[in-house]
Amino acid sequence: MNDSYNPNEIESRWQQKWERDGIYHADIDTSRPKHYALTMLPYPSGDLHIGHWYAMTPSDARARFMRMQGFNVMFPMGFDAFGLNAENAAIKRNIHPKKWTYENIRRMRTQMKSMGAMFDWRREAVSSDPEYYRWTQWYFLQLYKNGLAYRKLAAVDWCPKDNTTLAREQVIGEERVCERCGTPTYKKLLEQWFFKTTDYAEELLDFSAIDWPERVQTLQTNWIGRSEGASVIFPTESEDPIEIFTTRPDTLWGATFMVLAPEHPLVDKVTSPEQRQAVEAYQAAAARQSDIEREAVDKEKTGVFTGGYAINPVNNARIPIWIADYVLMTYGTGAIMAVPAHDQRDFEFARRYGLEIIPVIQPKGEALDGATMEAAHEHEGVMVNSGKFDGTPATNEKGMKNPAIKAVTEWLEARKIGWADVNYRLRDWLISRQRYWGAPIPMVYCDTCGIQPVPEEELPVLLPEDIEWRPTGESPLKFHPTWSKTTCPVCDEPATRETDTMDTFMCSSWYHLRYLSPHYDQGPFDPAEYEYWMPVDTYTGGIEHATMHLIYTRFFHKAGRDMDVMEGVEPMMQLRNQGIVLGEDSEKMSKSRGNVVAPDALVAEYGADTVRAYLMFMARWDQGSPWNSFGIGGVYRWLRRVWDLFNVEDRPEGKPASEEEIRQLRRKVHQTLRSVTRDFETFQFNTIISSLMELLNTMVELEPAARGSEAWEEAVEIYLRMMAPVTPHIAEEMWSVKMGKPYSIHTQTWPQVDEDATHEDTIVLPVQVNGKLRDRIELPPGFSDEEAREAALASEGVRRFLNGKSPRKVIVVPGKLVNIVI
RNA sequence: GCCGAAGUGGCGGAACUGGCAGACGCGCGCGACUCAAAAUCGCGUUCCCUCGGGAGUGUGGGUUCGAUUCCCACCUUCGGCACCA
Repeated sequence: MNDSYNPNEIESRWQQKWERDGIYHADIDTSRPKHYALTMLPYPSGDLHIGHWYAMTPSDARARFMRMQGFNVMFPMGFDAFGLNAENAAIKRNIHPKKWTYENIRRMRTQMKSMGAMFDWRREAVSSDPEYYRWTQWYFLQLYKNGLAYRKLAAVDWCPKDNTTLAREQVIGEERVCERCGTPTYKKLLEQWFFKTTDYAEELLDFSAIDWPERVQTLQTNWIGRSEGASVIFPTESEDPIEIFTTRPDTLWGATFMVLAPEHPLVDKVTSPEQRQAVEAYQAAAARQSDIEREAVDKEKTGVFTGGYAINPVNNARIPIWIADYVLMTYGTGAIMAVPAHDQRDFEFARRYGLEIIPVIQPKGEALDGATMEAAHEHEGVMVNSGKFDGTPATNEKGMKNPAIKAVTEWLEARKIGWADVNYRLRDWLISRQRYWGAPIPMVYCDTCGIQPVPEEELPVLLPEDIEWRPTGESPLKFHPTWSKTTCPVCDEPATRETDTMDTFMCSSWYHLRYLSPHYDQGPFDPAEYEYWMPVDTYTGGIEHATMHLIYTRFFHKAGRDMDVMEGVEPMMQLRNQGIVLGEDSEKMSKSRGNVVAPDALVAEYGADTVRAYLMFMARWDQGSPWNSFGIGGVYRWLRRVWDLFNVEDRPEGKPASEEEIRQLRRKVHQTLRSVTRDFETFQFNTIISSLMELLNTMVELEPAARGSEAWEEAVEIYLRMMAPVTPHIAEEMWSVKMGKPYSIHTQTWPQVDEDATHEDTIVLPVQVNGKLRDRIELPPGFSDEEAREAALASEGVRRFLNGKSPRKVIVVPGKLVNIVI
């Protein structure tokens, strides 16, 4: 019989059977090594996107490979279900965020099941379920009790018309207007909750315990942005001194003015009555800009004099205090000493406003003059105009390795006007959101007892469902008539609930722990499950999460460890990132562009196996690529050729295979097995598919002779096992139905490479003349360098170029090639 | 602007440690099968050319017997920039 490949029938049949038999259930089994394979959970935005398939199906193939390698593999899935989109849908379509979210989850769960992935759905966790966010809130309380959560003023983008906070994506264009109503937005200060991520900055810089891509380590290191220097106190003519951080304390004598961020709390105090109007106008203008605009180096520097003065503590010079938007409140102390001679931004600012420029680091053989210099001198030299430090060499080294910095810092410490310090670009994590669809922050405000945590036994603080969406977009929690009214847990008098909810990054910082025991109610996770499964062995997900999510979750784990809730240095041992699938037009896929590729239609047309294999084949996984709808037919053809080749039973026997042909078949099979195994280990999914295609081509060629032989039987068995992680359905069908092998192929072990079979009979060695390929010579395996040299010189291609003369040099790369220089 | 990554045939991509550039697939061309078409199968396919060869991995330079791979400068595209997740 010769039936044709019908993926839809095969796939739904096997998916049902696998689910019935629970073959992907991951349970504690101490007799086998465990492998926790985790892939980033999706946000339930509506339909499953081809990007989800691109992220998840190769991760699934990798998890299946590990399972065949003998590991007890857990591969869970869930939903990061709180977030802004649900609220946007609520406002736009008048649908409750909860309803919208859970409808999307139901649809996406069904779509995900069509992938044929080995998800253990018993472990599904949904972050917006009360049984989940109860523990998100519990974690908040632990962080609070351990001094890692605190409140302070922070700026948000604010729409005055809608009376609401806006996300960055809701602030549109250079005019920075509200996406809903077009009103110009501005930065507004609100009292908000923070986690002290900076307490862990130093430890987060240490990647020695984990196998994460160099690229992610670099991104995180730069994001944390450690710099060494000194903090210095500048007295002012008003009461309060100004604290600054500088990486160049050796240039203190050149500080000719100070600059505060426009929103710095001291601005008000130092501003003179004459300057007040100008200062306030500038503050308002700065509040209209984003930090990215303000940081831009090529932007023209602007600022306003406050009318106030500070005293340079090293030489008692009276220096003016300015405000300027290039100083950010979120970096350092929000104030700088300006040394125009040695900092380019300060230099440009000083030139523009006619401020004094005093060189204090003199480069070798050059005399800088503040009046005529054209750019700041930011490099090495010798200290000048710096009192007793004149003549101290300043090198290009950073921190205390620089003798000038070291000498000055020690002197500052002795005089108690400054101290050696380390500053980080990393900021504390702002977790307050003025939104409805998130986990409520479990805190209570009492007029008598102040800020009080909700007692743990009262968790979860449930979101009210009877909410009203005002057309303006104000947070429904704040305006709910009764929800925020409660009693103080200490004095039992009337009190008010915190109406802000938590950043959804908080939910996704510990979801890998909720998968361990999603319904456990004695804690965030069952300790026995933690003991067996943690840490995560392989974490896969998008490179776009390199800095935020992947720093938050590391912070969360380390903080949990210090609270004795979790164990170990890191939560995820190995990280691998996939790139992004763009639309066919090379633009980011989005509904508004109309370039979204729907996997459902592709699955209906080609089957899940083809879609899975094509996504692995079409690009380097870590690179991503624009979607290309033309190539998928080639992968479908591959699977059909496999089907036809392995499935034909009544093909006439040809002449029996020669020994040479058998050797050739086994060589190709085991060479392929070697490279496919290596590629699975290193996440090179695209070459797994092309290797399998190549092997198929060889097998098609040898089939008429080899069919019926032991080697052919071996080839087919190995082939199907190599395919199983990539295309689980067709592999199962061929294995347990067509070949009658024991169900299931997915519980089989990975085949072993027969190294002897991989050896070549003869070696073809390229021969170059002056680095250009001129000939190829054939040599027996194990040939010596001398043999290679002789054979190369004797070859036709070389003799033509040599013309009887002797070569200048002969380079023999053992086993690789011969290059003759003439 | 800052941080990070990537640029290879008509297209997606391959090339393991500095050693045969273009594996595998798409597309295209020719042929077989067919009344015909589709499907399938076979052969060919980097460009130029005087058929001996020459050029060629974003651009320009450098190191080397030899560079897609290492170094310097530049250009373009993509990801992130802290309230999208």
